[in-house]
Amino acid sequence: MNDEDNTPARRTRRGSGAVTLHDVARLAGVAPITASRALNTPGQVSKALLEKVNDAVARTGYVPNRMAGGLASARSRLVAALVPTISGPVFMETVRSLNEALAAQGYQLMLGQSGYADSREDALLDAIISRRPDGIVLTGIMHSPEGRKRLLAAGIPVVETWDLTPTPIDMLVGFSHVDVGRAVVDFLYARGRRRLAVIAGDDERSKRRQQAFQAAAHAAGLGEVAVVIVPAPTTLKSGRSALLQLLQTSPGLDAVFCSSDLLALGVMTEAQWRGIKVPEQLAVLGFGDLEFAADLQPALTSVRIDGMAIGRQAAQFIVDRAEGRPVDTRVVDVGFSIVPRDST
Amino acid sequence: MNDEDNTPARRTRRGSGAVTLHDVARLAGVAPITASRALNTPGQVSKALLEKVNDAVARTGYVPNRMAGGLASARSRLVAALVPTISGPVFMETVRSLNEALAAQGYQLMLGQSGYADSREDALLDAIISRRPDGIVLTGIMHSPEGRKRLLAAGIPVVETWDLTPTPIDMLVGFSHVDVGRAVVDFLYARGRRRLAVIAGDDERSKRRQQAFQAAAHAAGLGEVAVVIVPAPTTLKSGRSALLQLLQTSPGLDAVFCSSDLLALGVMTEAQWRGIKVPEQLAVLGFGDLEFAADLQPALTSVRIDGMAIGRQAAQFIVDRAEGRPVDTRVVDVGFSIVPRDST
DNA sequence: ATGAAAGCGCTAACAA
DNA sequence: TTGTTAGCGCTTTCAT
Repeated sequence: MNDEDNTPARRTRRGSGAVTLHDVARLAGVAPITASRALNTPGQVSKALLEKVNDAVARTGYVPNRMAGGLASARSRLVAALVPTISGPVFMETVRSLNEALAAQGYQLMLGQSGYADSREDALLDAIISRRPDGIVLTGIMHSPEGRKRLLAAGIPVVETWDLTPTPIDMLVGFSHVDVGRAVVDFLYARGRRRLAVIAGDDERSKRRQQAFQAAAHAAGLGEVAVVIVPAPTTLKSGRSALLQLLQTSPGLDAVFCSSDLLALGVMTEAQWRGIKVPEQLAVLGFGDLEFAADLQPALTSVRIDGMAIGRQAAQFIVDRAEGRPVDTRVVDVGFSIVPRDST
Repeated sequence: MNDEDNTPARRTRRGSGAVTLHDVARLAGVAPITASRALNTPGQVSKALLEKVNDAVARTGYVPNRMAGGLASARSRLVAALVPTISGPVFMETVRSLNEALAAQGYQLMLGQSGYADSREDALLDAIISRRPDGIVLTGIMHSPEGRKRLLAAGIPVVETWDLTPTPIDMLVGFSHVDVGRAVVDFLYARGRRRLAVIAGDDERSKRRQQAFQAAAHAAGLGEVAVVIVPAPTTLKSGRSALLQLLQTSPGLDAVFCSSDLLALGVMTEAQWRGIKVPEQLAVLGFGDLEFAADLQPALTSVRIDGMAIGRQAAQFIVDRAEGRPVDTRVVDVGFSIVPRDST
């Protein structure tokens, strides 16, 4: 019966039971907002106060509730990344460096798997938008008009990656797959290869490289380019069987461009098994330059993409935007390089 | 001045500007809570009302704000996964199936990278706890007392995975690394191998397998087991150089157990390069049974872990707990199997 | 440098 | 079946 207990039928709604900023503030003998400032903008607060609050935090084991903070400030410090498949090695470097760069600046990464096929993508987008992330990183370009519309409507900064397009939704960091296809033809041509083949995953970017490859080979006056399309995600196994298929349909090949290093490893494995000498009889070129490429026997020539740089730049874009820093550029082309090794 | 607007100094605080449940409710001509029910528990509202609300949602493009929902309901529908490294292939299957199982039930996955070394882990834990996830999945066991304390204090359901321990924090789904080490010795012994070696990553679980392997070999009356420890994460390259080292220090080996398939591929690559016949002269056994293992030449014998089952079970544990379903078990041993192939 | 008031967008608790 | 009220835990705005 201490005081003012004439409240009418008190509604109780106990929260999570966790320590709140209120508890910390009470223990420190200050107002909640002051405790908040001590934690978020320590420069604005007197030294003595800072100490009291930090002490109270340590004693209570307080961990802020960022759902509440995000709701109040309209800044979630959450970033979403959409990848075609979580277990594929290709984008993992990007996701890792993205995560590291974000974590270092107090942002948390959410992962969404879109699948190589664009089914169900709308539901995934809604699930992500409903968290109000401060940014969304797409591996690849968003093509579906519905998806673009939803992203635009949500007003969330978007970074498309691993590709270039003249019509990005917002920001873009990638490279030209068409240029890759061309460059690989040049590379092989310069090394005397004339009977070229491609093994490509059936995802959109691989096919773009493959088509550019064919066009460039044609332009160079080379004969028909043999093509095998394999389902994405690509595997060692599909590399093996694709080579088999090529050997049957187009004997006399002297070079194969594979749309992934795993595919290339499959080709090399099958070639070796059949007694086909790499590179003497057959040059093999991969894509992605995964860590193992350099250490294969023979070492695999591969198209190197700096996936870490892509992740870092994407993080930079989003954090800059979230912190309200002015942006000079919205598009970064990280390029690519062909790392020549023994397989060609 | 102008008129009798005696509202006391209206404080304005415009939100994100996005469509809110209020807007939807107003458009549908109902109370906000009713719109909320139409969306979350459609079974509780009349058919006509449901239609009106859905219509309003479609017309406004409303996407719920789950930060607000989570704050109000103390259920974030967010799950955090901690992995030692994002680009490692081993846990990716688990993360993928975890994500798929969670997404199917309306939960979102957050990723955190703990690193194989336990530095900075506390900060990461706080970052995660501050989001108030409905569950935390650890790949591996949480050993640091400080980490255990924080997790316990947070009161968030925890699933430790990929290992067994008599003292789990909460829930557990894994298998015995000690049993793996023993089983591999039995397997090799039964195939007539007597001069055994191990190549192990320097992470805790690999070392546990390696030690059990050594102990079992000793118990079986085999001579000294040659051991090479390589830094985690393991690579093809370290497999190659580890074999080199073994050949120099312990010639006459007839079997190598590698703590990852990538390591095993490195061993096979180096062996082939040096003209050592696998399996005739040297049996090679991997761990993880990654997709490529079966398609190598020779096909790689490997310890198969059902990483997808681990992810699914972890998701099940957490969702059951979040939905308040009774839990019968807290520990699941998914076991393992040795898949015999040509390399042994 | 510190505090009071208000409200972010939603749902639990209590009516009717 | 639908509505009213009161917060969830934090930060913005405004005042001192």
